[in-house]
Amino acid sequence: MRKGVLELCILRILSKGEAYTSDIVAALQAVDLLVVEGTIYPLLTRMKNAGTLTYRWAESPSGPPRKYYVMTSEGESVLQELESAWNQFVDSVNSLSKNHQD
Amino acid sequence: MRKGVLELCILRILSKGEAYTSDIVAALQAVDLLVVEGTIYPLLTRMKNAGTLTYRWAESPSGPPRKYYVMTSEGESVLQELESAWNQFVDSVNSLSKNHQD
DNA sequence: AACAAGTACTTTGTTATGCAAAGTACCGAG
DNA sequence: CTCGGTACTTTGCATAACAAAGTACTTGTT
Repeated sequence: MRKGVLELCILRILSKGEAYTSDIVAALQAVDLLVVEGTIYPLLTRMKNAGTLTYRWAESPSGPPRKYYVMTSEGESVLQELESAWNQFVDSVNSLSKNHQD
Repeated sequence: MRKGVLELCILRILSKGEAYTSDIVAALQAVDLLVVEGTIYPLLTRMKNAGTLTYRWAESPSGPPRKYYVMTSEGESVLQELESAWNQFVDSVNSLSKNHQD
């Protein structure tokens, strides 16, 4: 039943353009989806290993360099799959609403 | 980010009337939310211990007696909370859709 | 030059959820 | 009385998300 919702969120964010971790966390927080570093860093690494996304190093105005993540073309098809899985899941749950049948 | 979606599903099903485990599993399967016994029995027990629901024993037409689960009044307020948490969660994820802002 | 502070990435351990699978128990049929 | 089916229970496992500590780079201060 597990569905990669967080993964979907990240891909949706990256579909608007590259971003580094703090950008992603900020975008999630902006819609009240609070996620902490300990969750997102390992997930980004997993997604990179899966070929869903890649990254480039970029200098920071102050501080250590950042990893800017970009979706790969493979990531785009993963995004499509997650989109439809998500929509179907939401429909399923909502179809259980009271007096939907009966 | 954890959300008790399965718990919400069960409460939605029970809000239509009492049911025993096989009824619940069947209702979930009917909307393509496949759940197995090993998942649902422990969850029902947890919910009973939490006071969200209770059960009564009832004879079976054939086989051992069944536990028919019923929502408690406490369960109804839990249902309300899960409903709004679910709706808010869906809205949050969907508000990340491409060109929603930007 | 050394050190403190801030930012960014990494790693490790814990908890909870859902799954798989084996186990226990009750009932009716032969 | 034992076999098959139904129902409930228990145990162990995999994984996701979280918490928290750790490493490292860069800038500013002394």
